[in-house]
Amino acid sequence: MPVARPEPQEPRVIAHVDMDCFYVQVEQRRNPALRGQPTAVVQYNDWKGGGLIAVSYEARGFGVKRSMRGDEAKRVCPGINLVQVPVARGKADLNLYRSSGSEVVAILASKGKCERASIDEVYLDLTEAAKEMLLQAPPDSLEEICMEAAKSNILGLSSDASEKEKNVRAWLCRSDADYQDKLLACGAIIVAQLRIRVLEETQFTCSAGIAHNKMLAKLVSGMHKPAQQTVVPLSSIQDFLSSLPVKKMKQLGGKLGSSLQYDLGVETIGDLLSFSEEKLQEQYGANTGTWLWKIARGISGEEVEDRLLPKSHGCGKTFPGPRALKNNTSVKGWLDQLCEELSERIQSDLNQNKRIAQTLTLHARASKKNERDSMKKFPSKSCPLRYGTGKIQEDAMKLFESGLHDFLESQSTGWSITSLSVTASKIFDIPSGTSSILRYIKGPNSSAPPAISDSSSVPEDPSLDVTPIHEEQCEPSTSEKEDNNRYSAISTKQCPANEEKKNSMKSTGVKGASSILKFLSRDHSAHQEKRRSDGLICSHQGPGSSSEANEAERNVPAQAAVVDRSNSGAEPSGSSNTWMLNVEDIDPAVVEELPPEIQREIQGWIRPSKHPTAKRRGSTISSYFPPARS
DNA sequence: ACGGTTGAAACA
DNA sequence: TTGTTTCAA
Repeated sequence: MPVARPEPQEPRVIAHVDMDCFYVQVEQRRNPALRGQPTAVVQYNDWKGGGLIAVSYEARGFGVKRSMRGDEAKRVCPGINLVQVPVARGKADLNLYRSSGSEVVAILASKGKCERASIDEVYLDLTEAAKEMLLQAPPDSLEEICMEAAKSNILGLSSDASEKEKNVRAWLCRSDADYQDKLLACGAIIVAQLRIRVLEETQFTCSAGIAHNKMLAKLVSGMHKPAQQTVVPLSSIQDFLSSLPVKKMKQLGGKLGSSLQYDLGVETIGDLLSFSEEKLQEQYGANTGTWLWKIARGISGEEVEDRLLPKSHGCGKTFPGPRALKNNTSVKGWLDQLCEELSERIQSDLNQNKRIAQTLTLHARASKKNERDSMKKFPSKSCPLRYGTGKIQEDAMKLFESGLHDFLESQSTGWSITSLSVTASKIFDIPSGTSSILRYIKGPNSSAPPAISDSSSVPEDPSLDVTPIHEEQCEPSTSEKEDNNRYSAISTKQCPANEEKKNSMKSTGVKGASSILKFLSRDHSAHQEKRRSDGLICSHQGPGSSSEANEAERNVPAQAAVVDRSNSGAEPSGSSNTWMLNVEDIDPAVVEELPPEIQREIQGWIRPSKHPTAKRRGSTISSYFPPARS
């Protein structure tokens, strides 16, 4: 439930930016004929015309609502354009909207701390930018305020029809205002400029709220839509909140809000003021009680997080009614589809953002037939995430079977699955330059050329369990053939082997980066066709950050990865090499023969895994690399 | 036995 | 920690 955060004593300038019926705008940009038309985006349309997930303002004028069916929307608004969400692998594919959202984030992140709150919303902390403006170019000269800023809605400002814009200008440059309101005025101007940039560069309109905290900014961002912004001056807060229905407040739209109404008779946020903090704590616990007490007073200490990317990736699908899945085969089929998409998405995240996900989770909804109606829920299950589509599919199926086992409690006749989803979470940045093994591979000279060359070099071993990953930016999927070509491009020429410890490897034919990675991995003869996309990895770093004392025990990723960024300065984008190795595939016997420094690093990658591990081959260096013939 | 598909977060 | 639950859009 909600938790109160300590309130920063410094006044902040926070904005919440919300795209107007975003999916519709994305489709309108793709097909400009839809502009200005009543339009809605639906996903699927077999059943009752599909479900609406976004509705244009024109269509809203006809009474079309989200949560209507396509058929119903057509009845209410016969002229409506219904655009379908793209379908891939039998499921709705939202990647187009994700990437469109990223375009917006990239622009909005330019003026201060930026938090991606959802696919189409961000929070901005503009405090510094606003202070700067107040010092350098305060908005006290009337005409320099841009048109868009002058169209702001100022909460509590008398909105005399024709005089409105003039009043707003006056408010924005008031010289007798509170310092805090002056900051807000600067924030409003900055946000107006940002919104214009978004429109110019993406063709998307958005609305925004500007206030002293996230809660207030969020509350008003949608107050005047579309394509408008709203400011909450200090003096307007109490009046605004006092009449605000509790359900409008974020976090109070559900059960907690209902409880406030039915148990305490609280209809508006103002009504909350008559309850002491102690009383609220008694009702809802210390955390939620304090939170309620504070929000009633417009206090919210939540910080804007500096995060432009999502914290997890999920793929799911529901199988309603007659479409429910009733046997293992159909579950496997759908799970494979979901895992394919998930794999693609985390691979993109790795290549584009140098991030690696550590946990795979499976969720399902199921009903048991025949059994006396057990309301029991299908348990979610998770395990360390291994890169590679095949591995993810394999693991997801195991998680499903485990969940099903628990769900059925060993006695059952029939079951049916009404929803499936797989999620990749615990995503961490891959740090650069910290890997001793990379230095080892590349030699002491850090400016040495990368150990991976272009496709002109001869494939060393098609079954190699090493995957240098290159992906064009924004290229969501690549064909199998392309992959094969790309992944074979590993050079063995580059490793300067000038240290004594390397001699044993040298003498057994281990010369280059790919060889060392191969060298680390066991079982590289198996699963030839699957291994292609399996990962290699080198280098460590888990969540806890390196300064933690007992970091090796926890906080260690199931997968370690290393990015060789040595050539990323020269290449404009996405060209750095990412190598991955499933940690469980590292052969301990081989590790023993490496220098202690490297051994320590590799130990840091390893953590207990729930996965059944393939049987270890009794292995030595020479069993992998027979002495080079000459 | 459905607005579906995502996502974040707190809690046990 | 994993798994559950709530909330939101």
